[in-house]
Amino acid sequence: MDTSSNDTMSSLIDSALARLREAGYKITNARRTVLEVLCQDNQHLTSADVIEQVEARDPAVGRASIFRTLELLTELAIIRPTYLTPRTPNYIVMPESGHHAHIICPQCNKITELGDCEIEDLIEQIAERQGLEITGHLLEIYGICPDCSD
Amino acid sequence: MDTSSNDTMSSLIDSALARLREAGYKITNARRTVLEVLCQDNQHLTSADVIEQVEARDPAVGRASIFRTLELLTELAIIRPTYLTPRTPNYIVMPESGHHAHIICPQCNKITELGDCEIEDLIEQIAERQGLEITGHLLEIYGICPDCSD
DNA sequence: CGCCCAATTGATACAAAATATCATTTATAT
DNA sequence: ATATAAATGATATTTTGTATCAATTGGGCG
Repeated sequence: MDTSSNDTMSSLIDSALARLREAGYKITNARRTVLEVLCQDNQHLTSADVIEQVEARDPAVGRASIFRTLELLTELAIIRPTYLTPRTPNYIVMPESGHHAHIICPQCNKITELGDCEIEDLIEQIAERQGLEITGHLLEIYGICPDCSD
Repeated sequence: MDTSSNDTMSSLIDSALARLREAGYKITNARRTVLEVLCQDNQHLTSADVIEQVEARDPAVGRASIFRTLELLTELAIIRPTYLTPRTPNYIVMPESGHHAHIICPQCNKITELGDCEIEDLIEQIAERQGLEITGHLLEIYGICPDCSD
């Protein structure tokens, strides 16, 4: 049995909860449940997805709290909305480093995550040149995947 | 008087209109008006912004057509929704190359556009390694700007 | 140029998504 | 354990986006 992805998931949650607490916010049932849903390996959830899955885990959690939590987590850069589909944000959980990169196939919408990549050095250079203190980045590459290019 | 930004703007519009036509769509008043608004130098407009500004230019253009146009332009990758603010897409016009990069200061939300940058070579490499045909990319760097870091 | 006709539009009605309000509950520091 | 400010869930409401459909229009063709 493969526990590595669960380990990754739980450490992601732990890190996220720690960041929440450090920022002075309480760890509530609603917030923990939303984070549990977001940290599952099926990432890139829309708000509707999150509502549905939170509902399944704990029907007592209200809609409003889910939206409030998404907003708070975004503000703290713990999650980041992305735009795979027009007009419906998909949320991803950002690692503590604040760096994330993925490839999207515009035909089939398949997402390939790019773990740590060489982009980071380049970004450091840009940041230095512009005189800013970087806190993270999001890189989206649009590319027709092998399956779709046949 | 500085006309360069107007030149850039009108060529952006021209290129966008050409891409529309090439894809087999008609150049209509609604579509042209939406593109005019989007191509102004104050980029990163929300749909509400677009509706407001289109309304100001030509009250005859209907809400539904504005949404339809935003959807069509997104589908054709002529514009791209981004998520600078939680849950409200901001639209940017993509150049024909399909490459775009900007820096956002999470404190003041100031956006610094990065013209052509060195990222592109690196992206080509990644694309080749993954065996995909890239059509563009969007890079967002989050960084505290000099004004905010004082 | 002026006709044709599918594509597109605008108006209206409708559905879905997000937000404000507020009395009640809960997490946490002490 | 208790006090208390933060956070919640339920409800009502607003905002945002979509479906429908008769009327209009852009652009190719003669």
